[in-house]
Amino acid sequence: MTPQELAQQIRIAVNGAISAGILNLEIADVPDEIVVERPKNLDHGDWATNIAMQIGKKAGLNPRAAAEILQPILEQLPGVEAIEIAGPGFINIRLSAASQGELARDIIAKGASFGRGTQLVGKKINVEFISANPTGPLHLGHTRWAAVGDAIARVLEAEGAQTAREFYINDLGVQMDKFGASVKAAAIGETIPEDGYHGAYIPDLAKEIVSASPEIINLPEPERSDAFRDAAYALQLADQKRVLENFNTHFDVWYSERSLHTSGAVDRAFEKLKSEGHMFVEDGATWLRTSDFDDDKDRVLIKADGALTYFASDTAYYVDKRNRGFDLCIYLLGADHHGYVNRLRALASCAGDNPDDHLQILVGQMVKMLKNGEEVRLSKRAGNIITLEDLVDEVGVDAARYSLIRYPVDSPLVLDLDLLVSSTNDNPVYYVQYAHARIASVVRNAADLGLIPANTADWDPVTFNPSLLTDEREGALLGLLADYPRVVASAAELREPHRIARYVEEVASSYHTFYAACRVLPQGDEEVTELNISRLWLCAATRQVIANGLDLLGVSAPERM
RNA sequence: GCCCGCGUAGCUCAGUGGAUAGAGCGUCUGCCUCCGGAGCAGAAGGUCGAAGGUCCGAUUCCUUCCGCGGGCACCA
Repeated sequence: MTPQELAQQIRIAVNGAISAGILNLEIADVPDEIVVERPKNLDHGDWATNIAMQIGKKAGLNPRAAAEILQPILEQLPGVEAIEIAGPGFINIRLSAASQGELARDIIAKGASFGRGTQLVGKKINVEFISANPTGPLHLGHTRWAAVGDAIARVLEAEGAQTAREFYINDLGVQMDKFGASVKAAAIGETIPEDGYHGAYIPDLAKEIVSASPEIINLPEPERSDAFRDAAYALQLADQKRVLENFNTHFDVWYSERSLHTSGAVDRAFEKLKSEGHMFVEDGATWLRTSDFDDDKDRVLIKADGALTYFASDTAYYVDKRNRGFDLCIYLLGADHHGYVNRLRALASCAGDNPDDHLQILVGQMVKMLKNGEEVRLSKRAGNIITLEDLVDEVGVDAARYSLIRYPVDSPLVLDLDLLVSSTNDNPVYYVQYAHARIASVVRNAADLGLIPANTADWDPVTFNPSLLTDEREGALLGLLADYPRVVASAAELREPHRIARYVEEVASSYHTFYAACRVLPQGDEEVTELNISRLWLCAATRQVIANGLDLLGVSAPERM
């Protein structure tokens, strides 16, 4: 029995008590969501609900009295072994081993789909992240968004959403020109401009461009500068794509800022804004009256000299996303861009949307890196950046992704490179993966001994007897597994994939505890019992949940390590 | 000055109003002739930055203050 099923049963019981006049309440007074949670202390029971405390006041009862009214009704529920009232009015529920253990069968039947939900079915969601300038390698900060953004999309998909992962390429403007000028300078042996890019990759790019097309050197200006800029851009973008694919982060859409201008998207957006009545001209410039909607000041779209601002691109881009049919546009921004939040929301309003419905901006804090106990200062200009690729080379894709997803993005993250690199065993990802590999090994051994087929799809349900799983550690593990769908749902709702990581660590821990205490396979020439087989079902169910959880993080679940 | 985020064990961090505030690392003590010891069991370690407020109940929500980080362009 899952907590959702239990909550449903409780609702029926409460409504029944109201209809029967035992509780002096209206059906409408029952909360929309009945909370059924794992108590922190499992001595309290398998599940707990605070429903009595929620309805007590409205029913004119103290919470304990309300709980006492519900107790005999809940005790009659199928699969419920005991109901206890505790503390201020908690109702603690203990399930029978058989009822609780049924879950293992359910998990194995559902396989990879166990834990998936439906709260976002029919929703089309655009998840935009990283969106780095194509003027250099992706660095540590980008890496956090790469891991987290992809995991958010995975979690949304697990709840039924149709998503697009999107990378907005800032391929227009002075940064691109500076980048091109830097590469050109390196190619023709001039000093790179002070305000240019000074990373070691610049001369490499120059060399690659010149050797691919030597005649570029002899082009007249300004064609030569443009040619260097565009060639360097193409190489750098290709490099970013390659690195991200290696990082297990696949973008569905690479959206060029330039294309907004050539495709007419800007014009369409301006039409829209004009029709909504928020554009105006002043001092020779064209403005958007974002201050109508909580922005500090109005923003320029077209400068007095006729050039479009970056904000004009932002505006066109948002309107274009909505035109492409996305119900919700999620932006992942670094803390250094949090000043954009109000103006993005305001522009959504100017475009006639309610930003609370169609726009969500997640602001993530910075990543710091410690090396030898000292903070590594990151500067792309100085060229001492830690790149996404460096990190992956050092610790591998799984450990890198996991370490970055494990923490909520709204808190600053300090990664100790020495710890991550030198003693990778301390990384929790190995703890979780180890549990998975360990279970895989047990199941392999069981199959080798002829206890059970190698593939769980071939397991005969008759061989599973959940009523034998009476050890407290078995109960603890089963209860935790039952909680998985709820964890996925809340990770999706809150856009917080780190919850999956934390949960999966708990599962691994609970499994190791079970494993140390409960012998799964028969020893020596002991006879094979129903208990051996039933525990194998529990093992396989645990393996499935760990694999499903790791998959939502884009981390592999190895059969062997 | 204004705006956003953060402040929890020595360190790095969980904990979207509930019961005795948790985990990893580090320190200390036990546990492999048997399914993977990359593991398990246990000990020590806390004024949840401070003060008010709301609530049956606050680490969590609100206000003020202190500390840290980031941001406030007709730049991109």
